[in-house]
Amino acid sequence: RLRKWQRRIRVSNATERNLAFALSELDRMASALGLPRTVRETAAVVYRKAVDKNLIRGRSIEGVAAAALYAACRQCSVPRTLDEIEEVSRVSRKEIGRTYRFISRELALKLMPTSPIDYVPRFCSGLNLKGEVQSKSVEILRQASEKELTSGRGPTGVAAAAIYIASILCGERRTQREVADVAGVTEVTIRNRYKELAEELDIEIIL
Amino acid sequence: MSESSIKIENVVASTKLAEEFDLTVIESQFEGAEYNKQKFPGLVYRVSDPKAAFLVFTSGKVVCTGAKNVADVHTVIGNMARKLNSIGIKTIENPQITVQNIVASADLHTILNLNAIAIGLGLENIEYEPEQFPGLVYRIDEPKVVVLIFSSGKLVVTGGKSPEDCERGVEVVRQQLDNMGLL
DNA sequence: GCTTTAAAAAGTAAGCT
DNA sequence: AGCTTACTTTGAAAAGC
Repeated sequence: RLRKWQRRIRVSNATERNLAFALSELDRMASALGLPRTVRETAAVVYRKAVDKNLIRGRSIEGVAAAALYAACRQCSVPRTLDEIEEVSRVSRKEIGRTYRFISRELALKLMPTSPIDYVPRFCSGLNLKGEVQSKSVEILRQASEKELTSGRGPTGVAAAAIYIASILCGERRTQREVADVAGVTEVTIRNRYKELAEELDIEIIL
Repeated sequence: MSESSIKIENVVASTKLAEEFDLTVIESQFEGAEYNKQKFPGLVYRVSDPKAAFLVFTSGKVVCTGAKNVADVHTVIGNMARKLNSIGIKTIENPQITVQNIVASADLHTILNLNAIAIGLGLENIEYEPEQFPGLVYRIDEPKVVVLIFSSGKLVVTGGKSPEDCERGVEVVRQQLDNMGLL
């Protein structure tokens, strides 16, 4: 009856209002992170799928939006760390990680863990390092992976160490502090990783 | 066959020692007992002969954690009951003790490729986020345990109710990795 | 979901000398 | 650059918010 229709309209309004809010949140966060349109669109698709599967129940729109963006960055091979997503969202890293695990499982995203290689372009441009250094970094990371030097280590730390080494080998040296700052890790981590890489891959670093 | 040994690191058990407890009295009589009702409803008490920690509740129920084996759990709970008796608190005679969880460690003695294992076991069956934690999380249905797999080959098994659950969990992992040629 | 307990694994982090 | 302490993850129970 008329009442039923009013209710549907009300629900519909609320649903549309929530979706609009979620999409604006995705846009706001994506802009803050300087992400390309394709990633925002991917995140929107993930969010809509989550809505269609009623995965929002018991969860905040902000949390699901942040998790969707985190997932989208990984799907597009331009990963952001949970810390970076947390900085532009108003949800805790713990909540984002928990929601990501949930939607990742429910939507069967089947994402491989983030590869250190995917961080190379962004970190290198942040350090004004050219393509040659990027190529060298990727080469080092491929060897590192083959020699089992990346399992269990933080992808950003390994990527940072490879870039640090590559910058020196290419005569474009960046300090551990500079690399650490763009990668969001400590100098200690870069030191630990680069010593291991240099030793196991027989790379001589002349400082 | 000695390489399949696991080391039990922690045993958690629960029991009921009385119908009710006045935690304020216990706190004043037991050296080192901590009790802040607003912080946590249970009284915390640590013992050292076999090392363990107790959480004592007003309902008379008790949680014992930190013991290194199942036998120690019974020993420390028995000691706890005698300690309570010594300050004039009556306790239930043969309390039913339930082991709720056992944490154990093991070693496969091989460096592991966690990415390969993630694919081999199936991305939908595992959780592996090296950005967050270095171990790969693998949940097994039978026995119902959770195994943390590290690139060093070391394992942590938890969630089991008996040492056998933990041992079987390790064997399941060893066999699956072996079948996939990842050992 | 949180609070509190204990313990291992390995990586990363922070504070201090 | 070390060393120490501490936090990340997993599991379970307890009583109450």
